[in-house]
Amino acid sequence: MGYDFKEIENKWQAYWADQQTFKVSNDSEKPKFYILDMFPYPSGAGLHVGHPLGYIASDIYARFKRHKGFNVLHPQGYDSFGLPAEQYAIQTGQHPAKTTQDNISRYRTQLDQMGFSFDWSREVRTSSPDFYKWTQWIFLLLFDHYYCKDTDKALSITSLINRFEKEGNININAVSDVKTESFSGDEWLAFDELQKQEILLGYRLTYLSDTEVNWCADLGTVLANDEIINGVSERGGYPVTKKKMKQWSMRISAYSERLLSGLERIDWPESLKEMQRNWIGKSIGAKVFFEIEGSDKKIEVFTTRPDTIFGVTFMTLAPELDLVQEIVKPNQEEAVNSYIKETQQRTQRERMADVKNITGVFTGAYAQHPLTGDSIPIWIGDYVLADYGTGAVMAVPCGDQRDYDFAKHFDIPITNIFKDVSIAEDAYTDKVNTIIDHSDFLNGLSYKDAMVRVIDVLEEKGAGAGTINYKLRDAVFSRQRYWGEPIPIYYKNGMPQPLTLEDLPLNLPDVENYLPTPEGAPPLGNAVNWAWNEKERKVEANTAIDHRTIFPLELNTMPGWAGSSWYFYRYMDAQNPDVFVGNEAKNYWQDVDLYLGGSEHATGHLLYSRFWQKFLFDLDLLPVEEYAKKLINQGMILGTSAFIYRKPGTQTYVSKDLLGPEDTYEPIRVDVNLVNASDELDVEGLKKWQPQFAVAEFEFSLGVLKVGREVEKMSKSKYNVVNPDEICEQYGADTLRMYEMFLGPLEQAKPWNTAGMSGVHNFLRKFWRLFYKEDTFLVTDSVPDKKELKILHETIKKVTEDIESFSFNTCVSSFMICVNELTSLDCHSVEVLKPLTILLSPFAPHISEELWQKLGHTKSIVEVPFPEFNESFLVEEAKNYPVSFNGKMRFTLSLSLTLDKEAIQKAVLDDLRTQEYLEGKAPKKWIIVPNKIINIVF
RNA sequence: GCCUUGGUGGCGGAAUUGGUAGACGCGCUGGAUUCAAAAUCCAGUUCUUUCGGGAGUGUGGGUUCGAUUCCCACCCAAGGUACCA
Repeated sequence: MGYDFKEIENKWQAYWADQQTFKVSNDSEKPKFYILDMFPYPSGAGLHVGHPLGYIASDIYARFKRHKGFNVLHPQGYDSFGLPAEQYAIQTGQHPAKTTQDNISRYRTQLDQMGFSFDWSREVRTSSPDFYKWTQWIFLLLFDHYYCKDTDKALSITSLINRFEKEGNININAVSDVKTESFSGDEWLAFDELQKQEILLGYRLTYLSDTEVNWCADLGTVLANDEIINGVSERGGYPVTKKKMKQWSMRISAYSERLLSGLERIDWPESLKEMQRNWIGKSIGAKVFFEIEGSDKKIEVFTTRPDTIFGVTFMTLAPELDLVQEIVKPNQEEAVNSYIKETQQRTQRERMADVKNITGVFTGAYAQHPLTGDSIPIWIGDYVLADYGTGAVMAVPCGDQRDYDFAKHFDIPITNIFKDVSIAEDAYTDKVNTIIDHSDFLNGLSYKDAMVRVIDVLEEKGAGAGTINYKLRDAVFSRQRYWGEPIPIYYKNGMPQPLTLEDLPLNLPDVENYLPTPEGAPPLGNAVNWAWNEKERKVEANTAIDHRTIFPLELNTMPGWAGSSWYFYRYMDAQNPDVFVGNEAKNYWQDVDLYLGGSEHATGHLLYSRFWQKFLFDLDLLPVEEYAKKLINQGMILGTSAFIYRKPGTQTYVSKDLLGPEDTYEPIRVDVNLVNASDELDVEGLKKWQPQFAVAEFEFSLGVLKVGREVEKMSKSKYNVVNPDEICEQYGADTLRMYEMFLGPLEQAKPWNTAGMSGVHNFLRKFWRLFYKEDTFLVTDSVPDKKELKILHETIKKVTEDIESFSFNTCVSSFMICVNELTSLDCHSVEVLKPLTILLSPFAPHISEELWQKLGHTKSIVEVPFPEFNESFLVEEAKNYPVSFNGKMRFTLSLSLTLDKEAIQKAVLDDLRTQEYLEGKAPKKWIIVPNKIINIVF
């Protein structure tokens, strides 16, 4: 018979489902442990082999923790709002809810097939009204709070209004973008309702503002940078321009400092924390005001090097700044406008990536140096970004490389303000060794002293102040899409009005057409029933809008990151209809002990969710300020895309190996499932795959068409997705699970490669044969001998360490070695196989019932205690060895115990390096015997 | 460009604190078994060699008795770069 994985896996999966083995309660004597996976977006391509990598690892760890006696919460759900479902709806007219449901069903089948120990009774879906009701509620909370810098937390807008009424805004220290002058309490009371609301909007943690977006007029929609290629839309190739639009934003910047300092307290990968730190981008410096000559306007700049202020020889503004239009001199207007037009066609990423081409235009205007009074020419240049700092820089070419290059390119004078330093070739950017020169009162000072001094002087003159700047920008929260959470807001006299919790959920309306309206309004503009009856608190038809009781509802929806910013709390109490998470549940589970997911979320989801967490913590709605104690990034499993090469202007495709080095044939992606292991393309399959290939011509090499290969992210649009289904079918889930762990280190990205699958499968068959010969059950009650126990305990120790350090790949290897050794011993003892089976159970939990009976466990796998490694066993053994310098002895486990003691002693003493050490010639800390038996540490 | 990660045989990778580089698996070669095949088992497998040895962890330097490991510079690949998820 052999290892019949299908029978075994089906049987146990049915058993788990039937017994609800993995259902977990919110109330237990055991210590809690919450293991969270980043939930998948259910895409139309199905689950690919990359998804399970993290799930398998977390599942092993969850099972391990259960064996160790923890009450483990290990849930799963779906991040089910998103663009792909909407685009599919646009193409086919099918409702995204339908395709999403279909995809989820498929995902669930695939996940079950792989034998995960999720508690499905806690499943969440971000697109379900029961769930997004609470996402909308959190939006309303954000709308109803502002950030108070004095208490350093979010406070209610009501408390802000109370203070306005008493004392105006003079003493308010809050994060806001209010431009109004200060007002007194009486003045506040005199404002009309509209004015009040406008002011309050400038304080709310979610607020409306004009934001620059990529606008594609032909598609009538806003595009992500991702969807733009060479300045035109990816879909259709239409031109894209920058446009300002009223958008909801989240005041995440209010939390910059706390998001930064919170990183100190969590056990996340250092690299990821570093990414977040850089993204938040705290820099200490000063703001400086420059008067514009012949204008009452000022230019505010932020600089990290106020000490170099005497080196300023020009200023540069970001081209998209409104100020540019106000100051530009008539004779430069044409040049400036055509330059602005040019930069509007480039994405920000292109602008940042392109440092070789220095571009810019003189505005004709001059600013006045705040300390010397000199005239300083004002330029615009696209190396200055509008949304960092103030969108304007004071250019100090001697101390900043980009300013230097700009000055050289446009022949702007460069003043050297550094003592004994040449700037003939490059700017001098070193801070530490700087001595300031040619700088009036700063002469002779170091960078540090000059900073302090110059800020003092600027503050005295009212021309600037010391300040801290963060690169982190407020997060745009509006999407002109259909398939997202509706924003629970309606508009009265043009001002946004919030719904209340009782009004929620505000259900997503049905629409005929998922595209923007002909007027360019978001798809919700197509909805017939999309107006708010203020009196009756319900949705009405648009035709009923009368602007007294029935008002238009918000047409934008929320972005993908809204639901994913808090879903992990919903798992704790997924069915609760009254609150987003019940007190009992959140007090018991508190937070996530281990979070597993990809590092591609480092500056997206993982930052936004920390922001919401801190906000909800401020409101006493959540028990902790950081929701995930420990985070591990599983590396992405990359796809190996396949390319064929088209001769320019023809329909002829050429085999890869016929390409000359100079040929610039156009590479075109083809489905990897059409390519075999030798990179040969199934041409007949290709012709059927997409219609344009049916008529194509091919140039073969020795009768085959070779494809080119490239490793990149696995995605449907790159046709490089590999599904796990076939692998489960052919080899079984355990093989897939073990193989994914064996593939390489968990945290490292690696390309998918099916080649080694058979090795792992053979191992599982070998493991099965430890218990069975043909169909005869071999396991006996005989007492294990010392050798067997040694193998067992070494393996337990190694495997425990490997699992705890998430080195699953070496863990699998250890198992393989162990089983190989046991095979050679012809070992059949229950005492040895029992713990081994439990150890292996994360990978192969589906051993036959007969064995489980023999092992004395018939009820539930999860209750089997994990055997503790008996350390004294090895320690006792170690004492027998006479080789001990006055240092610590460390064993290389698998070898040391099997070798002859005298031989070891002799080998150590005979070793040349030992001799050198004893004679004092080798002063170093390490000595090792030649055959790697013992390391002796001094 | 910037931020982050990685680069070791034909391939995936191992080397836990600076100490025999290549564990384990795939692939390949030879053998046993078989009418034959599959499966299984055994042996070999970094390259090179005049069989003494020599070279070798992306490239070039450095520190060290000793470097895959630490330091500096560079090259290449992947992820992110704010509306993909």
